[in-house]
This record gives sequence, structure tokens and C-alpha cells, in this order.
Amino acid sequence: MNTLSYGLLALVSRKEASGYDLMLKIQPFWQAKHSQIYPLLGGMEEKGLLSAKWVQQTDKPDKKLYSITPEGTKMLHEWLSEPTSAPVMRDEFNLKCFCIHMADPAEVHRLFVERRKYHIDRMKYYKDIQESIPPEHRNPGHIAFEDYILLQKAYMRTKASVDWIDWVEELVGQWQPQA
Amino acid sequence: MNTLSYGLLALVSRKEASGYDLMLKIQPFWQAKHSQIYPLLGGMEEKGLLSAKWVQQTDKPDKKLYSITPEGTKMLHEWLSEPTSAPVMRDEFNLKCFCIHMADPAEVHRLFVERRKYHIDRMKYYKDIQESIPPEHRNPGHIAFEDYILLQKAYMRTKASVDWIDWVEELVGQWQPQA
DNA sequence: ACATTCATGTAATAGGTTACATGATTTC
DNA sequence: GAAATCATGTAACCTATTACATGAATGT
Repeated sequence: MNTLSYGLLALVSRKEASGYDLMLKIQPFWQAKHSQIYPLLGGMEEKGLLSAKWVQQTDKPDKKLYSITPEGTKMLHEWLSEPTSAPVMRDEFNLKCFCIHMADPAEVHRLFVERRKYHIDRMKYYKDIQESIPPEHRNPGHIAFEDYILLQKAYMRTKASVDWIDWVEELVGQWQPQA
Repeated sequence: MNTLSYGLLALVSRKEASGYDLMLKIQPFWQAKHSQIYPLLGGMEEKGLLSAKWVQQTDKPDKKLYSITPEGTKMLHEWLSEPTSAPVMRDEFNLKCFCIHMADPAEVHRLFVERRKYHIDRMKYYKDIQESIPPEHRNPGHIAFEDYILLQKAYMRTKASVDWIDWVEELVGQWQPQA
């Protein structure tokens, strides 16, 4: 059982869902392709952590709905009490920053402007999903509270990246007149 | 050539370094083990992007120092002009948050307190490295400026995580008396 | 007509971690 | 005497991405 499997199990524990549902739902918090998710769900079904049933749909293709089993719930509780791995962050932009000294200042500026726009777009993406949660569900005790606070975290961390870019551009702006 | 290879090439372009040096230097920005770094450096040497020489040391084991070649520098410039991949963030803590509804409140609180401490420690780690950079090198034009601003970014994003935890704990605190 | 969304799966490849392997020097 | 740091490398395994494969319905 890897970390992503536990994440999927946790999502199913909140509400029965298809692999496709889960793929979309987990995106903002863990980027995984369907080709990784489907086999993991199949494995958890085999292990008896999930049970599945096919649901026929008229307007859309049929789907396989997963539900958590008592054994699955037990696994989730065990996972929660185990030590939590350190977060992993991999950003090509950061590595490109190691080249500022050798790059054309205009290209560096383009890089920062481009990344700033990316972050601003992400902030809107997070806020839009967050605002779709009814205010009465934004309280501890509701399952939607989990989504509400996680989207807030993604928003706040992304905003920190924008604030950092503005801080860098200000530093560079203050310095250039002296050059 | 993958992203990590370019990051290593960028670091070598600033100053000749050993695999071990690079492993330590890149840690705060890209978590990679020595077992991944050594083969990548060997591959870039074969491709003629890096040149290497063995340096004998009396007090420590001998080391292999890498320098960038003109072809390596050319590759770096090409990389900078190519589109930058979106950052990837994977945090088990976020997935555990999907279980708040089913977990013991005391355990959830422990999870948050533990993670808060982790972030506070990381903030100190980033600040300590950043403060080791002489103030006169913290300006655009110096190579150390790149480290200075990247450490600031890591610090600001980590601080955002702490602020978020405090925001959540406040939300939960306001709600509990009504329960 | 063409792109997107919904829906599921497998195969091949690339990226990353853990374990294996060695060995000197320094610090507690 | 034990642990940590410095230093390099390979092998096995796990994780993740890209490509292959199919097909209906909806929107432009």
C-alpha cells in the first residue's frame, strides 16, 4: 500500500466513487493519471479493502463504483496513526533560477512574468472550487470541511509564491538603476 | 536529459563541484539521493556536457570534480528558453486530511501539531542557510543572489503552511464551544 | 468535422527510493 | 567503541508518465 492508495481509500471512505471520479477529485492535492489509479483500485479490491459494483448509465458510459469495506476502514485508521512522510516539492522553475546569472535579463523577466500568471490562474482555480462549497458545509464536522481547508492551504501557498515573485521583482528593480 | 540533470548542470555552471557537493546543494530545492545523481553526472560526462577530474585529498576521500563544457552551457541556454513544467507537490499530510471526519479529534490535533513543528524546523533550516550568505552577495549580479531568493521562497511558502495550520486551529476552536 | 468529457483499462518507459557495497576520517 | 561526515558507485524495486487501445455522447 503506497501513499496514493491510502489517499484514494480515504476519498472512497467519504463517498462511493468511480476511478474517474477519484482521478478528478484527487488532482488538486496529488497529481496522478488514470493509468496509475485504475490498477491501484483493482489491487485494493483484490485485497478486500474496497468493494465494487458496475452502474449502468444511459447518457454516459457505464462506471465501476467503489465502496470501502470494514477492512479498508481499519487500514485507514492504522495509516493515520503511522508517521507522516515529509512533503516532496519538485519545481523546474526553481532549478532554472540557478541560471539567472548567465541568462539574458529579459528572458529571466519573461520567466518570472510567465510563472506569476500560472500561479494567479491556480489561485483562481482553487478559489472557484472552494466557493462552490456551500457556506453551511464549511464547518468542522462536515466532510466538505476537509476540502474547504485543503483548498485554502493550496491557495495560501500559491499566494506566497506570487508574493515572493513580487518581492524578487522589487529587489531587482531597486538594484537596476545603480548598474 | 531530465529536469534534475539540467539542475545539476546549472549548479556546476556556477562552480565546479563533486557529486557529493551537488547532492547537498540541490537538497533544499529538489530531493534527490546520491544513487540518482552519480549516474546522471556520468551520463552528462559521456555526452560531453561536463568534464571531470579526480582531486586527491589528504584528510578526506578523493573526489571527482565536474566542470561545465561549452556544449553544456549551450544546453543550459536552450533549456531556459523551453517551456517550464508545472510544479509537482506531493504531501501525505494533505491526503490524511481527507480522514478528519472519521478520526479521533485528539489524533487530528496531534497530526496538526506535529506538522506545525516540522514546518517551523524547516523555516529555521532555510533561514540559517540564507543568513550564511554575506549581505554583500545578496544582490542581483551575484551568483549567491540565486540561493538567497530561492531560500526566501522556500521560507515564505513554508510560513504559509504554518499560517494555514493556525487558521484551521482557529476555525476549529471557534466551532468546538458550539458542539 | 473536430474537440472535449465521460469511462476503463494495459504496456512501455522514465524517474526516484531503498538496499547493497566499500572505506577513511572525525567527533562524541 | 559508536555514530556521523565525506566520498563514490551499482542493483533491485517501486512510483509515475506517456503511449496504446476503445468507444459513446455532447458541444462548437
